[in-house]
Amino acid sequence: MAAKAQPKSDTSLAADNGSDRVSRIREGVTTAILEHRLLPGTKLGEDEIGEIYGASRTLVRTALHQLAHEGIVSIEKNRGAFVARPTPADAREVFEARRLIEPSIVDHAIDAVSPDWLERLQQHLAEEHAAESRGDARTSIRLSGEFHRLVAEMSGHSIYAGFLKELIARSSLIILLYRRHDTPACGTSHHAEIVTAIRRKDKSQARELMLSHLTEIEAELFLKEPAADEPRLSDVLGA
Amino acid sequence: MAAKAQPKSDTSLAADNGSDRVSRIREGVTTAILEHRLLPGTKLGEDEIGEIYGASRTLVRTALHQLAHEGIVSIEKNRGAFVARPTPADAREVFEARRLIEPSIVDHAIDAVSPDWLERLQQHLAEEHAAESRGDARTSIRLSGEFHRLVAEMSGHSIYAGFLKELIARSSLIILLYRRHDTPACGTSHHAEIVTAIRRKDKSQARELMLSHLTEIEAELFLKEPAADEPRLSDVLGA
DNA sequence: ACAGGCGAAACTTTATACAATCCCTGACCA
DNA sequence: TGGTCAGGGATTGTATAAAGTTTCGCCTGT
Repeated sequence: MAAKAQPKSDTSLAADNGSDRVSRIREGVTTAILEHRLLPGTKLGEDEIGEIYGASRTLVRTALHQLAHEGIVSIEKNRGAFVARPTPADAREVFEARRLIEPSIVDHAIDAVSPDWLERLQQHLAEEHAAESRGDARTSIRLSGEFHRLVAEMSGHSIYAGFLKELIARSSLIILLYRRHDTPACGTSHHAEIVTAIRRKDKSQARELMLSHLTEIEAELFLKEPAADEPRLSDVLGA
Repeated sequence: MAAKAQPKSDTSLAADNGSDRVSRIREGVTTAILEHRLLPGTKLGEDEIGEIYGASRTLVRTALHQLAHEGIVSIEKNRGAFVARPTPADAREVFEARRLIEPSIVDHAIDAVSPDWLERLQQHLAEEHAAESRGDARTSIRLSGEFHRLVAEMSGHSIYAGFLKELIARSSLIILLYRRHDTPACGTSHHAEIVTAIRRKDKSQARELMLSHLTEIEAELFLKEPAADEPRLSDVLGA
């Protein structure tokens, strides 16, 4: 017996279980990209990553394919995997999609609001503020995207959440490539205002704030041509 | 120099090249699902499929993982892959997402309209009509979904197109599981009306028609509990 | 007769070995 | 001096083999 009631994702999506090794690889690489430690164009060799995480190429390959499907890794046949380099056209599409989806997500989040979730949001704002205060740009940029992911999760709409996860990861690359100044990643104050609107259950204002927030981020971009870089891999991945 | 201008999907997504074998497997299974030849819950054994397509399990596995990411195949650890069985909750999410995204897609499609595209749309309508006339339900249901995919492709918005591809595949499963009567898959006349609005470049009407079309499809569903089935595999896949 | 546990078979998962492809280097030729 | 072509090295793509897990059937004991 010992019936092990496992959570189980009956739906479909291969869930993000941190349990297995391929998920660890995927999340390690994803985090590195989200924190701007892995730059667009960086070669992601199978052997190299496999050695870092102590996994065979089979598992690394699986992880890289999943990341390719999410749009943050580009796989070229017989050449290997690279951190994706979104074009300006991609950038516009990503932000248009976010402007379309995120207001709806906020709507759902407000419907699903609970003391527990408000607590988590509040805590997240604190973390963001802390990271920014101590000048930790890496963590700051990551948490900034994670805020949006958190709201999506809160909405309980798993499809929107899945789509947005892709869009956020790509946004991170886009911001890295095309941001004009070193303006703070995402205005933290905006996030706080959005949380306030959620707490008040003011849907129309929350939508409006989210929309203007995204518009402002996009406005800070200069969508022309990118620049190249090439960092070392084992330095940047803290396996 | 000798610059070889290759088409190249610089973006990211592993393109749908029908060239390699894993794509053939993926599309074969996808088509079978779209034509309702593979029913929800059907076991997709690696050996079985591999033998059908003359490929090793490695390639089958890759294809199945991709399909899992698209949400039409469910992979259970140490148990294998099955055709996904969307829940009523999933169904509502899918159609909500479609109601959100497709009107925007139609907008873009109208911006990108050209004689060439109008020709393709018209030809598609003819095919749909032909299939329905000769009572070919399988082809009919597939073409019905393909219409939406065609409009998405026409829009030139690759992100929307990618999202919608997933949503359409899932919709097919949902319709199979939850449709009330044997009403025609998607009213063909609706599609024709939408094309007319596109031809006239009437955005607001095109959006409205698309929205009501989707609403009507969803209204024909009975979102309660599913039924089981179990077909044979090699009969249904015409590799 | 029924419940429980042991065991074998089938499947997925992971690892390793082989084959194909591409890129880079270096030499040769115009 | 610049360009082209061939060879070597490296890396990915594919297949096969070993390992681990689950499931199902059967047998035994009560």
